[in-house]
Parts: sequence; C-alpha cells; structure tokens
Amino acid sequence: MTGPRQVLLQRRGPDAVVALVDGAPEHLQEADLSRFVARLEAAGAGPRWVWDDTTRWYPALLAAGLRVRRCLDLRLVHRLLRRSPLVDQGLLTGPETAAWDELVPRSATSAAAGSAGGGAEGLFDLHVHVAALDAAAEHAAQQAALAASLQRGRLQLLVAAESAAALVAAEMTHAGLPWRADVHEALLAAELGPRPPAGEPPAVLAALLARAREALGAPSLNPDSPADLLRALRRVGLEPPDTRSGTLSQLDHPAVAPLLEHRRLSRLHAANGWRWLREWVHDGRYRPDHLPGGVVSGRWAAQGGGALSVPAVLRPAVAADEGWRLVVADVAQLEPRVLAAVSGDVDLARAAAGGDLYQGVVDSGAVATRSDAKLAVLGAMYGATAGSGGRMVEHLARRYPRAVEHLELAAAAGECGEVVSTWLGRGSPRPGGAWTQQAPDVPVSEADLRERRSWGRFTRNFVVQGSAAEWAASWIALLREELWRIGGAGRVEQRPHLVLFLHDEVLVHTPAALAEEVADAVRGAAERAGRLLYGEFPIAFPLDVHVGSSWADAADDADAGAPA
DNA sequence: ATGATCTGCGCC
DNA sequence: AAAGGGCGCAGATCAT
Repeated sequence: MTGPRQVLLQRRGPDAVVALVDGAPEHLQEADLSRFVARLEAAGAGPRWVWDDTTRWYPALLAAGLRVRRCLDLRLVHRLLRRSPLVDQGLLTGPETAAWDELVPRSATSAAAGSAGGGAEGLFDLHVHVAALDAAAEHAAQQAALAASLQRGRLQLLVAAESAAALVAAEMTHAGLPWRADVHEALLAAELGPRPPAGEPPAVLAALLARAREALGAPSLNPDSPADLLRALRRVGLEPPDTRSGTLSQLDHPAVAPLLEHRRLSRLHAANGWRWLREWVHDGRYRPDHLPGGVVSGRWAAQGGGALSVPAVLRPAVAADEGWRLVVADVAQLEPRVLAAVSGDVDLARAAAGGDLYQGVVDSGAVATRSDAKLAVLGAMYGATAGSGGRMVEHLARRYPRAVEHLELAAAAGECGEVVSTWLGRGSPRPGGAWTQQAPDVPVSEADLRERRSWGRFTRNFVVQGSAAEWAASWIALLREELWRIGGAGRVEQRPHLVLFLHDEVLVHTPAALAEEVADAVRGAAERAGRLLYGEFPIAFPLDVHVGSSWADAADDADAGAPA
C-alpha cells in the first residue's frame, strides 16, 4: 500500500488550501488539513511535503499531534540556491524572485510574547502575501536549477538536509527544552542571593557595587558605562585601553575583584535571571525559535532568550522529566575534521584517527604540545597572522600543506571579492565594501586593505564553519529518522526527540528505558553523516555521549578554554 | 520617544 | 603581549 510521492501545499486565501498530489489538484479547507496530512502520511513511506515555509505549516500540524517524515522547504532552498555558485541563476529568477528573497520565517516566540490580543505580528503576518506566492512555479524553477547544476548531487544533499533541519527546528520548539524552574531559582539564589523586589538589584550585586565604588572613591559609579568606569579608573591612576574583563583582570587594584564579580553576576541576572525565567519558561519548557540556516554560513540561529548561549552555570536546570533521560552528545573537534575531509588532507585525517586530533598533530611532529596544536589549528581556521597562533600555523603548513592551502585559497578568494563555497555548495555572500569596486590600478588605502583582509578571514572561516554546519545538519536529519524508529508509538514529544542543537552538540529527551538505544543512534547517525558527505574518505566523527538526568551531568571540560 | 550603533560577554 | 571566525542579547550612548 503506497501513497503519493509528493504533495505540494498552497494556500488560496484565508481558509482554502490546494494540494497538488503528484500533480493532481485537490481542494481542501484549512480545517481539514491535518486529517488530510495524517491520511497521506500513514500511506507507505509518506510523501514529500512541498511547502513555501515550514514555519507556516508545520507548527499547526504538530499541535494536532502529527509528524511528517520529509518535506521540501522552498524558502530555505530558495536562499541556498540564490547564493550558490554551482547554480545558473538565470534558471532561478522569475517575477516572484524578490518576494521569495524577502520571505522571513514566522516566529513562534515574538507572536506569543506580543501584546494581548495576538500581537502585531499576527495581524501583519503575511498570509495574504504568502498566498500570493506561487509555490508550484518556485518549485519548478528550483528543480530546473538543481537538475542543470554540474554538482546537483551535492546540492540535493544540502537541500534535503536543510529541509529536514526545518522539521527538526519546528519539532524542538513544539516539544520545548525541559527546564526546571525550581532548580534555576536555587542556582540564582546561590549566586545572587534571594530574589529581590521588582526593580531592585539583588543584595549580592548591591554589596559588590558598594565595594567597587568605595575602592575607587566613586560613589555614583555606573559599572555598566565603559566611559564612566574608565574615568573612575583614571582618577586612581589606572589607564586600561578598555574595560573588558580580561583587561581589568590585569590591573592591580582592590576595585578589580568586586568589579569583575559584579560584572559576572550582573550579566547572569540580566540575561538569565528571574525575569528571563518568567518570560521564557512555561510549564517546565523553554521554547525559543530555532532558525536553520539563520547564519550566512548555514549554522542555525535562535531567537528568544538566547537559546544558543545558555550559561554553563544554569545547565543543571535543563533536566529530564521523571522517568526520562537526557542524552547529550557532542562531536570532538568537528571543524578540523571537516577541514581534513573537504581539503582531502589524508595526513590531517590520520592525525584525527586516534580520537584526539590535537594530540595527533603533536604525534606527527608538527608542533610540540597539545596547546600549540590547538593554537595552530584554530589559528589556521580563523586567520591568525601574527604571534604564537601565526607562528604555529607555519608549523602546521609544513606538515599539513593541503589543509592549510585550502584555507589560504579561501582567504585569497575573499580578499579578491570572490565567492567561496562549502563542500555541498552553499555560497558565501558577496562583500559590500567600497574596496570591491576599485579599479586594480588605484592605490589601496590602509582602511580598505584592513577590510579586504577581514573579508578574507571571513571566507577562510566560511568554508570550514559552513561545511561543518552541513555535516551537522545531516547528522541531526539522520538522527531524527532513527529516533522515530526507536520510539514505537505516540506523538513526537512522547518518543525520544531532539530538544536542542548547538552547532556540534545535541540534546535528546528520551524515556529512560530507551536511553542507551538513543545513545547508539546518535553515534550511528554521525557515522552515516560522514559517509553520506565524504564517501570513503577516512575521517571519523567521534562523539562524547552522556546519558544523564541533566545537561550538567554531561559536563566535560576536557577541552574547555586554552589548556595551561 | 524611538531606533541605530557601540561595548561587553555568554555560547559554539 | 595578544592576536583570529560566527552568533544573540542587555544596557549605554548617539542620532533622529
């Protein structure tokens, strides 16, 4: 019993939907949509749902208890293809191209946090606008552009991974990240003292501020104002170039300690304090918007409460439900491994084979210590040119010429204003600076030269960061399939499901009995992702996998910060 | 008042 | 002696 292979959904006004079922139109009411989707999803492998934008279709289906197996997200694919150097842009452009360029995802959080009565976003939302976009025509143009590409295999992988990522993102917002408000409050109390009355600073902050003011003889000092703080420091004979923590910590003065502690705790209070908890955590879940492809490199972005920078000190509050576990997995040294693969550097791949790439670089004789290896590899990927990082890069280049040359070429292309591409064909944006317009014989100003170099560092990093992002997207796409297979029955949130994705790390919330199976699935998906993208190239993606009750149980600072 | 930009810092 | 890539967010400051 097999169903249709592909169903394209198109809105036609406020309540009407047209479904092209393998090309044959069926007319539906919006209210009948979930039944329609459920019926076709149950037939065989389920169709590929083709729609303008996952954020405009999938949340309602999830709310109705459904889950779809695969989709094609025309908005995300449009953005990919529009920028890819592997695509003939002429095949892609049409009368609605600009409208597709401007289509933005629908936000769950800004709608929810908006004013009473639905908020401006709801009224402003472009149902009309989106209904006017011709999804079938866009789909046809995209398929034609893909078919004509000399690298269509890679682009099709990228399109599939990006669309699957859109499903994962919607499911993560739907299920929410499990968050224990009581644990969070206890952590806040331990750091900041009891919750202060509204509008007042926590007692610990007030005391630290008083100590800093006293030590500087500046009774009205506002430590949040860099200018004010610099003035106060100058009055006691200190001349730091800026007021960053690292700079202040070099100073020898009794005000420094309370200032730094105040800075750390006031940030915790402002970014993730009681107000954050009240705004973002409801019924034990934190539900930010996840935005696949939200960063030009293809990394995800997130909106609402700073989901991608949950401070380490609060991670104990991210805790599994009773009878459930969190499976936390991160890839060891993802970006240098991806660099080895995309540059075809078998020596760097060999250095990675032992599990610790940095140690492998040391064992190859390129550098003396693990921390030198880290400096060298990160320096090469970020574009360090001077100091210890730059010197280490020279050592790296002698031992791993292919990997380093790959980066140098990306940087050189960027400095010339050219587009670079990830492994699967995501293109970098074009630079906008004045330097791109200059005739070759015009002398280059110092400022323009700095800008060129800066753009070169961006394109250098783009090929690694972006290729790593598409590996990671493939990883979670494959993992999503595995988790569904493991789960047995029930809705997405009743089975093992992804709750957070952080560039090279995933959190899966799972019934305790399935946790070990989930851990295996996470490893298996990483292995399959490596083969899917890099074939037989001998690079592995080893994971640190922890099963625990909270995110903090997985804490592993083996690689945190610069080793001494 | 409102919005853009800067500084600083959390995360990768 | 550090330095370098990507984000989001808060608060201060500047511009309108």
